[in-house]
Amino acid sequence: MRSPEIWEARQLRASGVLPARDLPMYGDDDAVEELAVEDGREVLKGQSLYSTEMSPIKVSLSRRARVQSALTKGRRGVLEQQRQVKLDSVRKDDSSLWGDTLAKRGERHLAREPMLPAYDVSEWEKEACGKALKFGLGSKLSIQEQRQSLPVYKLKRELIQALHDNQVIVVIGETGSGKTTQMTQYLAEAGYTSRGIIGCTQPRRVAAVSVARRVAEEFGCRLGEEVGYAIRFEDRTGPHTVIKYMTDGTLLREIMVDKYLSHYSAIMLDEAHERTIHTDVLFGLLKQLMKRRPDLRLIITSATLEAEKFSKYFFNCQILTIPGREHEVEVMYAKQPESDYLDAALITVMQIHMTKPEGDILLFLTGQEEIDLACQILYERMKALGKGVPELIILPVYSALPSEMQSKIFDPAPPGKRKLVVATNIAEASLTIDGIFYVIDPGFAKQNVYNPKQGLDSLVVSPISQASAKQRTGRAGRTGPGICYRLYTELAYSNEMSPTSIPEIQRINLASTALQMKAMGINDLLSFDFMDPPSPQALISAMEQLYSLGALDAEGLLTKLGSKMAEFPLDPPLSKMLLAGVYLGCCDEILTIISMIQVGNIFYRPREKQEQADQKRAKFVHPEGDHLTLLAVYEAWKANSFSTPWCFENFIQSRSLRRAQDVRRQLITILDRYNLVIGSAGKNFTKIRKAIAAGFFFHAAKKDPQEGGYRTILENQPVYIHPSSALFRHEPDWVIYHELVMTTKEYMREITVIDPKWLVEFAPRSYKATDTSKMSKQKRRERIVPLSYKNEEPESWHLRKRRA
DNA sequence: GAGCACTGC
Repeated sequence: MRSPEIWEARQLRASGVLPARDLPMYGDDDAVEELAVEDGREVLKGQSLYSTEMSPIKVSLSRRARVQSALTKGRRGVLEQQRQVKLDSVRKDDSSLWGDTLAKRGERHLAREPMLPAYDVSEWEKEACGKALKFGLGSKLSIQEQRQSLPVYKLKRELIQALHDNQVIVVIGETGSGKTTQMTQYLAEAGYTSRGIIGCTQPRRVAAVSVARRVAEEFGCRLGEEVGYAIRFEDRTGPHTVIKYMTDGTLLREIMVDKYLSHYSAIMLDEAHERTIHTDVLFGLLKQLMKRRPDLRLIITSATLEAEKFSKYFFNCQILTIPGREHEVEVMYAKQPESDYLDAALITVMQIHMTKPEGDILLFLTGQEEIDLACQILYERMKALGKGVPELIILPVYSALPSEMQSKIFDPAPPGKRKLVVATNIAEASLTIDGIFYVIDPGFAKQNVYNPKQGLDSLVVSPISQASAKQRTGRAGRTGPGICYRLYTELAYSNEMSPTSIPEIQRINLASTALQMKAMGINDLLSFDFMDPPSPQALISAMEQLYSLGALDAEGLLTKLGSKMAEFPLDPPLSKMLLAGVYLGCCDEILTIISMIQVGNIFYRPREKQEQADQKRAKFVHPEGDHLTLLAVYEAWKANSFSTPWCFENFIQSRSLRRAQDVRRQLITILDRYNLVIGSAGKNFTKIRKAIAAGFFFHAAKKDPQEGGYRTILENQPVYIHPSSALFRHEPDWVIYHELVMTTKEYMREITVIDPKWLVEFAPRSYKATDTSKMSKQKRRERIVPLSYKNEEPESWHLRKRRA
């Protein structure tokens, strides 16, 4: 974005801090003004700053200096004004994005006509949408002034000095201190870009994108020029990029290709206290790398609690603390435990709104449905109160909402009105909202819990940790003193909530991570220097899974198949299934199935129109299971030219299909890179089912005639067909499932009919057929038993031998 | 006949 700071970027380049390159410059001062005016139009046209019709004219440095001085002295006011104009047009631009969404909603309105399903937009939703548009501009400060007003600015010199003297530093700073946006720029200014680029990781995609966008604006460049970002499906960096924001998963992929990270001069692991599995693996890899690359600089940022631990791990490095901007927050606890936290939360909202003076409210809930419900109830209650009550603008935030909509929560409420943001953890973790005075924390959050023994993921609502409660509380004190209402008792806080949450690496299935590490040449996973090592059992069971898939050999070393599998951003069973698809000549279909499974939520089933939705869905049902049903949906969408209205008609989530298309494309580029053939099975569905079995054989289950339902082959665990499955009520004898979900029972989801002899064919390391010479053909098919290699020689012995 | 989704490559 064009602002006076673009000159700063140019100065940096001129002084050699940034790589020298030809810059578009304009002949005289008038042209500069013209450009700025042009600028406003450019934003509307969506054209690039550097590719206007005006041809670039190179000028000497002294000329630049003159132009700059003219700008800073005389034209500043004009430019500032024009920046406002431009911001206005950006807003308009935003609103057109928003308008897009509204247009789609309009389509939904049309869809109310007979024949087409209606997508209802509730009254409060419309209300929230309409209101958000009218919010005014944010801060009136110039970008430079804003940058200098950030708490981190006071520490600029110290930070640069510390990094000059040390290879690694830990920086403590709360969200909003400016660490994420400023520190990369300080490094650039200090000359680190002369010998490499500066990378900064974020745990979430939205954070990486929005931070990069902000920094590009401050830096005075277009996104993708000096400042860019890289996330899955999107690489907006270019040859001139010197500051690169990315997700931690992206950096992990990069380090697989180049273990020295040779084009980086500095890395900042931001929000490291979140302890994602990617960050944790990066910790270990970077710690090793520091010895080999003495020139590389590493900054770990953290919330207060974990800083000491990080420092200790990284050679007892220096800890710097960014002074907080935070104000005092009064914490109120519930006097007695609340049985219905949602109700309690809503009452609290109304109490604050009716009795407290100004100040926005932030309410944390656990999921989309709960948020929608809460918003609706509040809207009704507000309406019932009628006029004369100050207005409450209700803004729901959850990940399924388009990011443009989510960004509305940053806008300040108009004078005399109050804003209520109802969000899940995403607001806590990746977004910063100014102006919040009141935080309501029932607290709870949904967490994905993995049970390694059963290989079962379950999503449970559980109390949050004390650390995240503190973070939530902090949100109330960003612009002034605030109040945090905790809807649990003080006793519950100290007795029932753990101090910190368990790092991901100790909670989830490690097969994918183990494969990646093996592919990087790390053979001895058990003695890898993890900050918090996962249990040996978890690592061994991950390696056993990889062994049974054929990704590791009996020595625990990576096989050729394994190294190919590691190339794909997929869980090992899925990559195996994909490569089996290549081998069996049905890769085209497998690609589709994998992409559809990955994105989930394909079918739309609103409560009021369940029957209609089910009827539409029945058209796609394939008798051999859910995988082939998903394939049928995608093929039908493709046959209808990937049409969105077609999705609406058929109760299909178009967003999910488009994302599946993205995943599919990405997988194809990887297949192409390795010259793997993408063949089609045509109508030979058996091939497809075989490929699925080749990846998911350990998720095999057999009908249990005594008990009803099924039993898994490997663990003999009772499981059931999920009611949403194409095979519900069909009950074939042998099936494999994609995953188990634990709700009222243990349900298998995404199920396909198989022939049990495929298990032996594709998974000889897991299954064997018993002696069948004396049995009938029918009986023979049934006698497939798990080969319990955990207790048998020689396979288990080799794997276990490595346990030091 | 069940729902419930926080994130990443």
